[in-house]
Amino acid sequence: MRDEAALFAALGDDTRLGLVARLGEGPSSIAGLTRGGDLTRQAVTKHLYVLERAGLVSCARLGRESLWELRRQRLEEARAFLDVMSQRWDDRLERLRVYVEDHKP
Amino acid sequence: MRDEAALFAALGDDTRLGLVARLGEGPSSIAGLTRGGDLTRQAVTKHLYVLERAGLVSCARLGRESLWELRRQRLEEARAFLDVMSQRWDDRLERLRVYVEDHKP
DNA sequence: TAAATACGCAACTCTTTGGTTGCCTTTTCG
DNA sequence: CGAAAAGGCAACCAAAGAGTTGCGTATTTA
Repeated sequence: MRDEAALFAALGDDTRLGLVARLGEGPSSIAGLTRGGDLTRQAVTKHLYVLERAGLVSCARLGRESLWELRRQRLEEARAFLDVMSQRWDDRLERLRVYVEDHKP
Repeated sequence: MRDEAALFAALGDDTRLGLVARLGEGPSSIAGLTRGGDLTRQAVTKHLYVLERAGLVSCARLGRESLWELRRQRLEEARAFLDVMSQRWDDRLERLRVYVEDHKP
């Protein structure tokens, strides 16, 4: 899977998007992220691993708990990709011209 | 599924991301999108429906072919979401301060 | 030291999903 | 008109994913 797709796939889940949002407030442990929600600790852990594989979060063990934090750089990369796609779509008239050109009889 | 998650989920697939990229160059028919790739027409169709449900593309029937095009607005929404997440993560020191504050003995 | 807390690992279930094949309708064009 | 091109619909399959339970290991803390 290409890099950006993995990134978006990691973000494309309610639970994980919620975790990203919570980690956006600051680092947290697994137990901390589990509290309040209606998920199992293991479910949360799995989602964190998915986010980690996508490069969106990182983990540091601190005593008996592991602190997870968001990696801002990766979010920027996703944003940059959307920028390119969006800009390419910028000039609608130009696109239309090209399209009509290509379909001339 | 919340709106943004569906958006990212739609983008979180190699094939679909490829389709988005190709549609970024301009509108295209299903047969056009199928040509060149190694996918079945039906596979392409299914992916287009996924993108459509996410609001990323729209379709207009033209004669015997259906022209699909990218919806720029939706890309912007995804980008805006990432902006918020990223900005929230902006001040690392402030976050650290809050975290230490919360964990005071 | 013993209980409680935080976490890792593994097996299992159930649903989603990416992809296929087969067949049928509509439109274009020689 | 008749063949070919574009596409819709439905059934089917294999793999991935989300979530759970159960059990074992470290680390605090009373």
